[in-house]
Amino acid sequence: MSEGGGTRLGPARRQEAIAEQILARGDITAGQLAELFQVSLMTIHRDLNELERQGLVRKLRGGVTAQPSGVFESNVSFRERSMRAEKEAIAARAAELVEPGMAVMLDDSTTSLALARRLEALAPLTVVTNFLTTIELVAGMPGIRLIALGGDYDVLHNSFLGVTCTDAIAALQADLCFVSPSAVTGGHAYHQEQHIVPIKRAMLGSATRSVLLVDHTKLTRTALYRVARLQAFDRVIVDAGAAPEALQDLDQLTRSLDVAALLPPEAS
Amino acid sequence: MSEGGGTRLGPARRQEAIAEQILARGDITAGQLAELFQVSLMTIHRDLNELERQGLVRKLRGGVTAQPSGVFESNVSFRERSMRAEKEAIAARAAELVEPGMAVMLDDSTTSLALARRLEALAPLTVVTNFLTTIELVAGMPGIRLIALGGDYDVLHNSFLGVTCTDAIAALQADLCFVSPSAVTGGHAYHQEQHIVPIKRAMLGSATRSVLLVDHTKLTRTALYRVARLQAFDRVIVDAGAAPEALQDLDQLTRSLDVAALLPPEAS
DNA sequence: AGCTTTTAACACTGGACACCGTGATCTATC
DNA sequence: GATAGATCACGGTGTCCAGTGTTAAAAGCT
Repeated sequence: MSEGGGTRLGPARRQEAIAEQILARGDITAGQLAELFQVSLMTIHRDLNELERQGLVRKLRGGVTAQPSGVFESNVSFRERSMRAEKEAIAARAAELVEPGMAVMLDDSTTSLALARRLEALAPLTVVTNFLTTIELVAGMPGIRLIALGGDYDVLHNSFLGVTCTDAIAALQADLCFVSPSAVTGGHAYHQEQHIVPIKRAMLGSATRSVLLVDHTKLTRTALYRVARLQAFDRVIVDAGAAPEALQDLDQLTRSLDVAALLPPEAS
Repeated sequence: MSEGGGTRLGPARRQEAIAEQILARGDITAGQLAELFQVSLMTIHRDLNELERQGLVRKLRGGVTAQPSGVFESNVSFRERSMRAEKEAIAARAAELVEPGMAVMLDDSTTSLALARRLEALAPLTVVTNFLTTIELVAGMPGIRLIALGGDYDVLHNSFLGVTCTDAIAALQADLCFVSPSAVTGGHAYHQEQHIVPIKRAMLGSATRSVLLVDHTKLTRTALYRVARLQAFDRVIVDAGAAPEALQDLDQLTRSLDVAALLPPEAS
């Protein structure tokens, strides 16, 4: 991947490319990067500060080095950007299950957020969620009744957790809930963080029908804590990027599998 | 208040002015408003849609009418602009009661919001509230643990209400709660909206000590629903703008009255 | 000290987005 | 069905801010 003389990138893409360079070469100097991307030294330094803040690289006088492996792959914000098309595809398919008048429950995942953006068109609707980002979004939607799930605020996820939250969920009953795990393996859904698990389980238990939203990269990953069996969900939606054999395996283990085709690339 | 030929306002201020007009006249047509504010019909319609979304007015073919009384006063953006100095004075005094380590509960009043702004300096703290504005504010404060009270979202107050909320409150116990009514008369605190009352009562019941925050304009007003006796609060804080005889009366009826002097005007 | 690398401060700019108007189309009401 | 009112769709315009560069000061290294 040669960058020299290429078109000028936005900051996000450039930082991604910088990270790749560092990952590939091990280390590099700020001056070399400035030359490579045709931007000023100052801009490179700002990019590196951002990457360091995200925990991806280490800055030291005279250059930067890569962090020990694995950190890059697990980084959230990068994954979020690259899986956008998949999430939109899944969200579009999920939206088809929602009918006006329903009460739907959404967890604190970015996939659910993508779904939330599409709900305004399906009003009247009741939306229940513990995700502050979704709450702020839906609060501005006319025709949508919003029930927020309170609880202990978690900065990392920007959502509300804990007993207060599970209690609130238990006191409700939604028609449909959408949950997204961080990994799916061997007939089970997993999540890497312990305190998220009870929330998703409670949602599962407080909805008449439940849907699991999974992008295909999660099929090849693992996470520590088991959330539930796939059979516990009435439906599983996965995007079409998954390997055929993975889809076959998945189909065996789910009550109803739904493969969402990628949407035509947006005009954006 | 004459608007004709005045300077062109931003959309927020114009909408506020439109709301005032409607409140004052009872009803009016879109065409009249367009003439009054020197903007196109389309813009007026957009403004009215927004006001309707906020629940302030009702649109019907041929014009708009005001909602039943009291609603306008409840509107957040309206409340926020009034009595700024008084609220700051009260909030400053209230902040003196908060000590690091405490769990404090705040209701969905702009006075409580003013208090919330001062809490970052008192970290570590636990803040409990059902007010979305406060939630968003406190979520960004390092060192403050935030517990959000969920419930049915209310556009008018930008807060969460209903059984879900009162249940959540009942399951907690704070050291200190701050509540602000919309009127205080004859030894009782009142609020003009029925569905707010159970929330404030629940907060009162779930805190070891409770404080009522009142700006002096509320002493001369009345509202329909009784919240609680003033004796039920451990302390009442009022700003110094009240009439001396009103303060004397109040002193008779409260366990502990606190008169907050107005602060020197801020540089902002 | 003398050099290089990094940070700080300030001004500029281009693109995004909010805001508004115009004309066409849709929809209630009589 | 006629008409006034409301909405839709599109394009223009101004504002705001993220992103960037430049210059100067600060901080490390040898």
